[in-house]
Amino acid sequence: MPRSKAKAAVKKREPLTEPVEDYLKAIYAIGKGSGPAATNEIAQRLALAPASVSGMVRRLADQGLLAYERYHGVKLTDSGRRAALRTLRRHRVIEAYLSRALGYPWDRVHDEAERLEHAASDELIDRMAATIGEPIVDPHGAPIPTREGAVDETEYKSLAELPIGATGLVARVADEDPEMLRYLGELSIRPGTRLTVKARAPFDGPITVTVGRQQISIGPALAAHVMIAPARARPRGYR
Amino acid sequence: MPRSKAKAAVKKREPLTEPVEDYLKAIYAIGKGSGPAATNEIAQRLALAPASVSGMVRRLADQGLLAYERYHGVKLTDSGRRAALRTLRRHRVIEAYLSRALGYPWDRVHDEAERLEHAASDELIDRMAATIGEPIVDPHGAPIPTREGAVDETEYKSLAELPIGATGLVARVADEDPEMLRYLGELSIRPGTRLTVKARAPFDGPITVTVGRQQISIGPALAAHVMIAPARARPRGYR
DNA sequence: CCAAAAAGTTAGTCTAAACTAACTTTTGGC
DNA sequence: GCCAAAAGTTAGTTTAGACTAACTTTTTGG
Repeated sequence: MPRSKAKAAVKKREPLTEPVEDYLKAIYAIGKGSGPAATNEIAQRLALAPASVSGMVRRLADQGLLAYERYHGVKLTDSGRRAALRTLRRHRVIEAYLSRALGYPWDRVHDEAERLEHAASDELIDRMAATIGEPIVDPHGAPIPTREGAVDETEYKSLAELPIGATGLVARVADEDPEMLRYLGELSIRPGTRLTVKARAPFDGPITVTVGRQQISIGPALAAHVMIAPARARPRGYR
Repeated sequence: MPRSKAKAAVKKREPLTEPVEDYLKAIYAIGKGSGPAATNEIAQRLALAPASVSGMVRRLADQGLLAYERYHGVKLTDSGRRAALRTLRRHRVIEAYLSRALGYPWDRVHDEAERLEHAASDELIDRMAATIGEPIVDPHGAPIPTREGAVDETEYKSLAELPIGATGLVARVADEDPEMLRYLGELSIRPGTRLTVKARAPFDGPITVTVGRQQISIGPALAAHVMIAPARARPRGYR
């Protein structure tokens, strides 16, 4: 049986296509690195039909990037996770670079990075990172995986869960919606901002916080995306 | 006949795919902007089979980007030329940026730009250009089209055509081969270098030039890619 | 000026990645 | 513990862009 098509269990280093990188990133995000991801949720994140996901997921499992059990969702294999983290590093280094070196506002870095992450070489990513001083978080406070694939997995509480009287530093904004980011920017809520919870209206009502000497009121949906590090602990460095 | 497939004569602004941008760039390069391009030559530049080019060229003509006459090659239409120049601007701005802002050596900017040019937004290109001071040539001396699509079309003589005794400045190196660029770099031959032709061996033999107080000998094939501006006229600015 | 070479085209396949429609499996509420 | 809803899958199409093989048109050199 010479030159068979070679079952391809762990094919050797063919570069991943753009859609494949997007799937892996989505699965990583859903499972927080290790958990399982449901077909429908992948489909929703990528704005695809569930049937398309079933198809792709099978191919990725054949390539050894996913562990797949029909009707029960997928998990990343080690090799899949490595690939996902590589893309995530690219994405976040690019975001940080756009922001620090090219003056991009934080609400516009995501979309640009989304396209560039597939085209940039490892050399470019490394040069960008070096040029801005090896950043460890992106402009939204998300941790940048190292070249070796290590990520800070610290989990923060959201502003929505903070008790009255608590003071903390904004560690991260867990959403990329430009409208939301622009609004938070106007309120001076961004990584590094110190704030104190003054009041919480009942029935899931608005949360009142002080930022500097300003007092502002934030809806719970928004607050859920603002991740807070306890005041003394101080979150990972940004600039 | 409601909702017909719409002959699509001049379809409205769907963004061009990566292969389409590559075809237009190749056709522009072959025809120097306005001349005709032969199917085989396009195929060779893009490393594709001629049959693939026939197919694509027909689609591009349908979209109004090319004027195509079967068996007689293609020309860019105005809209095709505009698209080609837009891609060319992106490519060269990226090259210049990689070189000046990120310390890329000139032999490695081309390949990186080749991929990034399809992914970068207009905003990114403009920010890059602004950050390095609106460059007008790339690291090889090639002119960067303006945002409006104007290009400097000055034609230079190659070093291979220069008479003995002539002095000039290197305006441009008309090749992207990394090996060649690295070799020229070692000889200090790059845009801006002043040199003087001292001798030319007969029968297409090597050309002897002085660069600074060094004397070097260059084969005619290489010399043909080194484009020279007459000493006094001085070529377009590089850094 | 005409025949062989060169250039170009058509026809038919292939692949990745999407889709819709129809079917199957799992889950969760009573 | 059953059955409807939710979740997931299969089957069959579609699209862009590539390919090879076979054919046609143009060019060129004797």
